[in-house]
Amino acid sequence: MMAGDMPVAEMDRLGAQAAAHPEWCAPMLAVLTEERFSDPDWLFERKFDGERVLVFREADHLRLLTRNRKDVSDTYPELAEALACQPVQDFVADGEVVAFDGKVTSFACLQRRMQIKDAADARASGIHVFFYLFDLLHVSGRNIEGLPLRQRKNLLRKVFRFCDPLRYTQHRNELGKDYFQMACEKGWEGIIAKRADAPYRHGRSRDWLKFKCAKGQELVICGFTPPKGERKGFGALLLGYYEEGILRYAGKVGTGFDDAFLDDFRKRLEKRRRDTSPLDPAPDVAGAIWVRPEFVAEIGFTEWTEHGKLRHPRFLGLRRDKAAEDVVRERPS
DNA sequence: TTCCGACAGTGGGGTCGCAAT
DNA sequence: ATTGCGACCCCACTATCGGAA
Repeated sequence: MMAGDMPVAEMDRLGAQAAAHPEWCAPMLAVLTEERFSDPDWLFERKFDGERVLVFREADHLRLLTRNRKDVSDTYPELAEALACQPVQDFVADGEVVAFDGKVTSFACLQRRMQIKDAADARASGIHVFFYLFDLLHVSGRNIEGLPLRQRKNLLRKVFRFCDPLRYTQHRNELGKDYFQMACEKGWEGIIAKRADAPYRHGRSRDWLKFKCAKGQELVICGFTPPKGERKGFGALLLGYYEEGILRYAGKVGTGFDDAFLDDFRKRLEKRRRDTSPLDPAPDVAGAIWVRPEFVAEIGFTEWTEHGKLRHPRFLGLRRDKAAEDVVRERPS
């Protein structure tokens, strides 16, 4: 995915800097971390569960681009329109497009909108989206990426007229721990900690950190898929939980293992092979190999999907202190 | 020396569109 | 007509390497 995907004329219209450095529009990305801190040198923003979008405007030419530089101007025509009638004629800004389900941003809602490529279809979809802007990279012909984040956010707030569907991303100073706790209580995905005096850096940087609200539970290992390519041991573990004595499918987990565990645990699984699925109903998983449901795994994830599977699952470890029969789906009260 | 950023590779759920069956 | 697959979104994680700290 290089500049070659985009016509030269298109690149030119995105500005001289884009033409000179095709990667320059890669968004700044946060690093996931386990520490939670309060610090006067940092500010803290809500973490949105949506689609990352950068907007480039030069007079009449306006483009909305995703993280992978896909043009989504026709997917979000109402956002393009709102940005096109801003008094400031020339800017590059960064933000997140979100859809709401009640008070919480819903990626599932947004997904139905995200795929639409025709502006008229998008407007008719009935799925309302908002664009939470949180950074300003260029304004009026000036590259301001080197300015401290606080100054960029100040300029962003002053230069734009914010009214729906455009929203300024508020932040809280210093009190990261408090804000994080509040975020989790409200059911948000987490918060982003940003070093307040840091410049905008393209790509991943520790000047931005993700504090994600922990979600996890034990699940029963019911089988596995074979490894692909250079992968050792197994591909993914097939997980389940008990519901009134019946083992229900909860999806797969395929990350969080190192090579030694992949090799070693495959051997232990082999000793427990059985021909039929312990899950009821048996999920349709290509190449699945079933085992007696004896192992319990601790799994971290972001949420249960509408289809009853884990979203963003990762393996955290085996649990020896919990009987498989005691594993049930934990539901928020 | 240690740490960090960048890359490649493997894995997840979900949606859509198109090609193969 | 159905199925499978890749291309997109959202991700987590491991392994490796080279250069910065």
